[in-house]
Order: sequence, then C-alpha cells, then structure tokens
Amino acid sequence: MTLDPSYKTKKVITIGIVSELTGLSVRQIRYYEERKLIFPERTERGSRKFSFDDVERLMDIAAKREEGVQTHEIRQDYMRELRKEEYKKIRQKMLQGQINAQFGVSKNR
Amino acid sequence: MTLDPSYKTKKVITIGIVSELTGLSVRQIRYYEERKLIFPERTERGSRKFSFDDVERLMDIAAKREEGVQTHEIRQDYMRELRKEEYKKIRQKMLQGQINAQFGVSKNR
DNA sequence: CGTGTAAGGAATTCTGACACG
DNA sequence: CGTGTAAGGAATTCTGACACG
Repeated sequence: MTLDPSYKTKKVITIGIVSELTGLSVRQIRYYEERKLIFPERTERGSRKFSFDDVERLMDIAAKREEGVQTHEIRQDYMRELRKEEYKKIRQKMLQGQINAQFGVSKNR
Repeated sequence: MTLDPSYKTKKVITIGIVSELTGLSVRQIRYYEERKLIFPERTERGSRKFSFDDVERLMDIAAKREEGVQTHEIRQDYMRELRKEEYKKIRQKMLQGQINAQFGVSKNR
C-alpha cells in the first residue's frame, strides 16, 4: 500500500509549463478541462495548477486524440476505469470483512 | 538503487507557488539563490523554475535561518554534506574495484 | 467538435536600487 | 546581512467570443 508520494498528485504546475511538458497548446489544455478530462486546481486569483499526474494524463489524452478518439469517448473510457477501480476496492473490503468475521467468530466461541 | 522518481527533481514550479509552499517571501527565495543556496532553472524568458527538492531544501533553509544561522554558514554546511556524499561514492567504487579484482584473479587462475 | 486567434484586463515575474540596520 | 518596497517593463494567465469546419 504505497502512500501517495504526493509529488505526483500535488497541484503546483502552471499551464505554461504543462504546455511545454506535454507539447499541447494552452488552448487545448483549457479545452480538455472544459470537457472534464482533467481537473486542475486554482490559485487564489484563478490561475490553474496541475500535478505531474495531470501531465501524464494529458500525454495519454494527446495520444488518444491523435488516434482520432473524441474527448467525450476519452472521458467515458476514463470513468469506466474509475468504476472498475471502485469495484476492486469494494470487493477488497467485502473480502476483508469476511475474513474479520471469521476471526471474530472463532475467537468468541 | 532508486532511479530518480524525477518528480522530485524536475524543475517545474514557479516562484509564487514555491512562496506559498514554503511560507517564504519571493524576495527571500531570490536572495537565497543569490547566495547560492539553491539553483533554480529558468524558462526561456528568464522565470525561475523550482523542483520539489528545492522546496524541501528551502524549508530546511528557513528552519536554519530561524535559528539564526547565516546564509554563508548554511552554504558551507551544505557543501560539506555534498563532499561526504562524494567520498562515500568513491569509497564504494574502490571497494567494488577490489571485489572485481578478486573475482578476476580467482577466475583466471 | 476541436483549436486558433485577437481583445482587454489582472496578476506574475524580473532586475537594479534604495532603505534599514 | 537579510529583507521590504516602489519602479518600469515584459510575459503570463484568464474569460468570452468569433472563425473555420
């Protein structure tokens, strides 16, 4: 269970540098946010801040866009992935619950 | 041997955000660069870019400054640390050389 | 749909300098 | 020595809109 290295998820990179890092135009990056493909945070006065995770995701998006995949498809695929992750976690929890129950019963008998 | 996670050393953070992250004023950060305590990179037009490593180092510097340590002392201590690291690496290499020599000899006999 | 661009304003960053101490 | 500040300029970022397609 890796605790977030935090460097990867902390939102600290401005859009200009993200543009350099990804090769995308700032216009494209803003548009992908509008289409809810990425979720930068904002500084007090409204400037976008991105994480390295966002940068990687943008490179992923760029690759898909080059294949002609539309933004709404990219978003749907992404949400499906998230769902799968959720199920995994839930299954994991239920299993853990059963294990705990087993132990609980055998201990209290 | 951990290969640089690169998130930690990549220079992508602007001075304003570093200021928020560290609680230092941009004036202080610029001054510490002037005193050669940190070494940000520059964008094409000259804006400073820092890494998470730099941010951590700045928090370290801030702590020492609060203890009244002067910038030139902080720099000296830092260079001593770097020297020690160097020695370690060299010792390591020499040791490895001896080991290799041992193996070479025994194999060729 | 996805991206470029000009528009106008606000905030950022830069450097060199003066101030205080 | 270490840090604040006002100064002037350049570059960044933001939003909403028009353009093309």
